[in-house]
Amino acid sequence: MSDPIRVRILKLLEKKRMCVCELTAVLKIGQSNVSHHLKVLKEAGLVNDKKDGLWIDYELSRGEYNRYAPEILKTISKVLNDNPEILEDIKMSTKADREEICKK
Amino acid sequence: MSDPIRVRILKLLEKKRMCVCELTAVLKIGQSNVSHHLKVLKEAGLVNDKKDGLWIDYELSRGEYNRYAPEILKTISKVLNDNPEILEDIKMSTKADREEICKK
DNA sequence: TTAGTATATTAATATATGTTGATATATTTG
DNA sequence: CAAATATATCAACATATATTAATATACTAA
Repeated sequence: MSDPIRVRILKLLEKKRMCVCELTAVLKIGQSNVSHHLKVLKEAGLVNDKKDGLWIDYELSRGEYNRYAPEILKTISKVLNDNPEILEDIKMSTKADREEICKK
Repeated sequence: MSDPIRVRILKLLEKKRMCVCELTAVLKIGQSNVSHHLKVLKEAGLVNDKKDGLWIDYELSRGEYNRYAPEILKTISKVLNDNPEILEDIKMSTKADREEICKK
């Protein structure tokens, strides 16, 4: 949570679960970088992953591995909701169609 | 908030306002290190300082400079309350008498 | 004013963290 | 099985951050 990209990821996952290639497209950073931040968030018990065929969806955790996760995520949800960058990310993510984005 | 020492400081300030030399004694780290972390917390709008003669007391902010501070600090207050290191810090801080600690 | 104390600042260094590009591992489809 | 796609991992590098010791500043009291 101490990294801006991780905050952006959490704010996106608030809206819906997303796979790595969707996040890569929305955040406009390298895929390995996205994977790295997702790993950090997963190790912190703030997100879970879930296989869906070739895709791996990430979603907010409900505290299975970190008892403080619900409290922390609730705070995240109350914060930055009028931040331009966050708003832009969310706009992008609602437009973005996984079928189109992912697949070269 | 992404640093363990800063979390320890916030948990201590939850209980009472403290000056730099008290914090230095309780945390058992160098005074310049304490000052540095307090500066980070102050710039983040999570703590305020207040002169008391030669001492400078630090206390939790009430959101004067960061509108999210109350929300964030509320979360901090709900977290780590049974953590051994935090408990030990608080024990030390209640024992510690400023008049004794500070002054060589 | 001088001496002593508390705190902040600085510069040097050490350590941790983020980023990138290349490669490896799965999974699906033909 | 081979080809294509999604994701993870790794190594190299860049950048940021924490730590320490030394020094500067500010306040207090004699």
